Amino acid sequence: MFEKLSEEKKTEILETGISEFAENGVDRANINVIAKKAGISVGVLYKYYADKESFFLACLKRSLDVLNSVLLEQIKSSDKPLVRTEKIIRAVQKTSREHGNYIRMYNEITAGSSKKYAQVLAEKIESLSASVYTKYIADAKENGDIRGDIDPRMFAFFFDNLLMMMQFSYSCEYYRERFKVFCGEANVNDDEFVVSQLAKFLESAFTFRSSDIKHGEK
Amino acid sequence: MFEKLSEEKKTEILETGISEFAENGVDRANINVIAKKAGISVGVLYKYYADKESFFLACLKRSLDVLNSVLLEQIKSSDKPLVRTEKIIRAVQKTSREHGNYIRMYNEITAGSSKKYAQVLAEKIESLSASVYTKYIADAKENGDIRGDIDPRMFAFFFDNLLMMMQFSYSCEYYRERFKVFCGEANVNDDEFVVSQLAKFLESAFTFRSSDIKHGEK
Amino acid sequence: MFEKLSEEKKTEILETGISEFAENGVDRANINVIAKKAGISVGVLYKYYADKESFFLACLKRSLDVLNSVLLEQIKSSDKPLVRTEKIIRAVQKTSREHGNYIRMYNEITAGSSKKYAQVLAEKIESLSASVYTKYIADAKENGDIRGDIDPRMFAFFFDNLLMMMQFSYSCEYYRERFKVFCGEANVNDDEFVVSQLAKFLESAFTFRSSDIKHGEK
Amino acid sequence: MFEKLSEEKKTEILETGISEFAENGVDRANINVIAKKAGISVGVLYKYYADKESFFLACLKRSLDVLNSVLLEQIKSSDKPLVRTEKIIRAVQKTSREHGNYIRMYNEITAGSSKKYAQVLAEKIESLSASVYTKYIADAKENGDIRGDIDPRMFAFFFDNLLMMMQFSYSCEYYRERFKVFCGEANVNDDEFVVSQLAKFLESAFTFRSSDIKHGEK
DNA sequence: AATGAATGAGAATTCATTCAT
DNA sequence: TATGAATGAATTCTCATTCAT
Repeated sequence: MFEKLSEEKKTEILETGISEFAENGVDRANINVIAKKAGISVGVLYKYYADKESFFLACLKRSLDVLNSVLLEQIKSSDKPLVRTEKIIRAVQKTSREHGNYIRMYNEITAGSSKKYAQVLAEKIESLSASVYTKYIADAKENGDIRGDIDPRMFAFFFDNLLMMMQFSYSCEYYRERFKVFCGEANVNDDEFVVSQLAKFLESAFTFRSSDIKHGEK
Repeated sequence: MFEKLSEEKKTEILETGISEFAENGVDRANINVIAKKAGISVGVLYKYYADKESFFLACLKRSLDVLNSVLLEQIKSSDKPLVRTEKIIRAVQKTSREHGNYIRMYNEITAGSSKKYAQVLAEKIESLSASVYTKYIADAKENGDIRGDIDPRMFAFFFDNLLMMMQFSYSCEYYRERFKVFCGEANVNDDEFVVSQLAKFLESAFTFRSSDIKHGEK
Repeated sequence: MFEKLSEEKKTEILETGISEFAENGVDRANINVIAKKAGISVGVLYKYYADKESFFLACLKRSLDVLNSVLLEQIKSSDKPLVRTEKIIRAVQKTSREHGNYIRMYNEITAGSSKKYAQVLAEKIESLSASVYTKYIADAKENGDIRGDIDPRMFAFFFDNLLMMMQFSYSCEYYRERFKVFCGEANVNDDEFVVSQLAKFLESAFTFRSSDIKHGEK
Repeated sequence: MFEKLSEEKKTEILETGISEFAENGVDRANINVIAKKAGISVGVLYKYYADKESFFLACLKRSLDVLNSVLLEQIKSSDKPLVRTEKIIRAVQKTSREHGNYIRMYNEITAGSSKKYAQVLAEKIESLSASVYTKYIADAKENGDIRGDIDPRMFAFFFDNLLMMMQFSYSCEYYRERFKVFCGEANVNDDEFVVSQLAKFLESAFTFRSSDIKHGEK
């Protein structure tokens, strides 16, 4: 009984925290305000979490858990590479819309004030997508689906970089404005256009033909 | 005389601010500490800048001016695309090492607490590279150097996304740790390897052949 | 049934309170922690005691009751003065070891934050030993066992002062360290040495001979 | 210039702190109240002292410095033992009246919440009187002025215990009430009576004659 | 009656900003 | 004009006390 109530309350508190942290950043978010918005007293918040920092980390964890579960859904897919790529991009767009706060939380830890946790968090957060993407690329390389002279880890990194930037570009104020500066507001709002362009970019990146090497350097 | 002294002092103050902001984030950086480290009184700082925020923006401006001047250097180059790409990547690596603070400053504004300025800043900051990269790609497209079925603005965006992520990955704690998780510490430290891999990725992305279209969707 | 259970529980609660108050002082002791350690809910504690203060006073009362019962044991003795003195000193040593917490509780009320109750408490607490010691000394004076030119109440006071300081010196951190500074750790730990020295001091104090008056000032 | 102003301010702040700490104890004293009473802002207080604890220790240090300087005055005296003893007792009475707060501060550290510093403080605070009194007694023992079968350190300890209790009995609420319970209000207020009685007690304690040993045990 | 979750006033501490010198 | 001491609002966190279950 207690557990159930507590669980719901916890979720509500966390969501409020996520919202405030995502909105204002860790330092500007105010614990008293969060408590008030969550409809609880500060005392309760401090019963669950030792201090602001732990509370922030708990909010972050929740955000990443949700984002990861979305990622894991994609992984199940057994589509062809290109189809899967497009699905992933669409999932990124969808997630950004539905879970913007989670992505903004994620963006928060990349800033200077979270330096302290960089290593621990990076390992916790990035390991999954790193291994998943790396494996996909290694497999595709073996199948001959993508060029053979590449390092799967590096290409997985570039791939995730592009996806991560898309997430931020859809969710975080600054990145979104930058997106507009580069692509124009119309394009930013045309999801399918973005999907097709990014799919092309990625497809090309992965499937360079040796016969095309003449276009390369030298 | 005052003006001259002031100019030097201003630079010193800004650099100190940049260092502190980059290290601790906007909110945790302490104006009194910055003044002390810069060897001036807070009074002087508040003579030049209305408040912490304006000072931060001044520091940011300086950071971006330096980063932009580095970018402009690259632009002059008249190398072939691939050569130029590699040069740009090397420049990114060099800049990240030499001007990590500027890049960390840049990263700061992507976080929640700077939301307020997102639009103004994005326009100021991103316009240059957006237009430069877009033009390059448009030109290359016309020359037939890169595939014809792409939107230059979108591809410029993806291109800059990758470069931006590289900058952060070399300069910002979290991104650097993520870089290691994806690629391993050895690769992270092997600059030339990274150059070659990213160059391949980009080269491929841009030079997809129409004969390969069968791999595409539909 | 409730009453019986309650009595035992009460004792346990009080002992837990005494332990915490003695350890941390009234203000730093935490009612919630005490309740938890006593295995009850704070609600129960507040059923018995109106507030922290009353609870502290109840703990204090219990401490003093125990200490007084020890004192009363001594009083029964019909030994000669010096023997009795030595017995009392040994009792002080024993009590300090066995009931350090009670003594530390006693010490607590001498500090500034208990000012409020000073008068009431002093009367409750000190009356017994004051009257007992005063009577002893008055009797001894009449018997000619101790010098005749003294005020029994004053000498009882000095006597109790010395015993009280010994109690604190054996039980309370600061006094114990002071004890070491004055006497050295070896002496502090040599109970019988302390007994003999203090007995000598007291014996002398009480049995000054009129023939020695020449050594006194006028 | 700065130093001078600061020194005065510091003294004022310390005196206010001493007054509040002596009155309410460390934990109940309120830093904001102290600042207000001292006519400064909390900011200034925290410029001088890292936290409440350091501020308390600074107040304590000042108290002890004053008390020690009073003690050192006594030491200079070259009177005969008994005369000196009486002078010391009168000094204790005077100090208690004039510097009650300092003595109450001293009393504060004997309570549970200062446990942490017990050892360091005891060594700093008690060493002086311990060595001074011990030397006096050792000298007097060699001169044959006091009985030969005693340990000078122990007797110095008992002597200081009595003086310390007198200080507290004149300055601290609880001890003062206890003083009254033992001796009656009239005696408590009759300084010369107390002097004469305590002098007698001490004189006796120190000058026990060997011819009286028959009163001793065994 | 008993519980212990919840409350929220209160206290310590920080730091952007001001202003007397 | 420059200084940096002083300000005090704001924020985090604690814990005695209450009260719904």
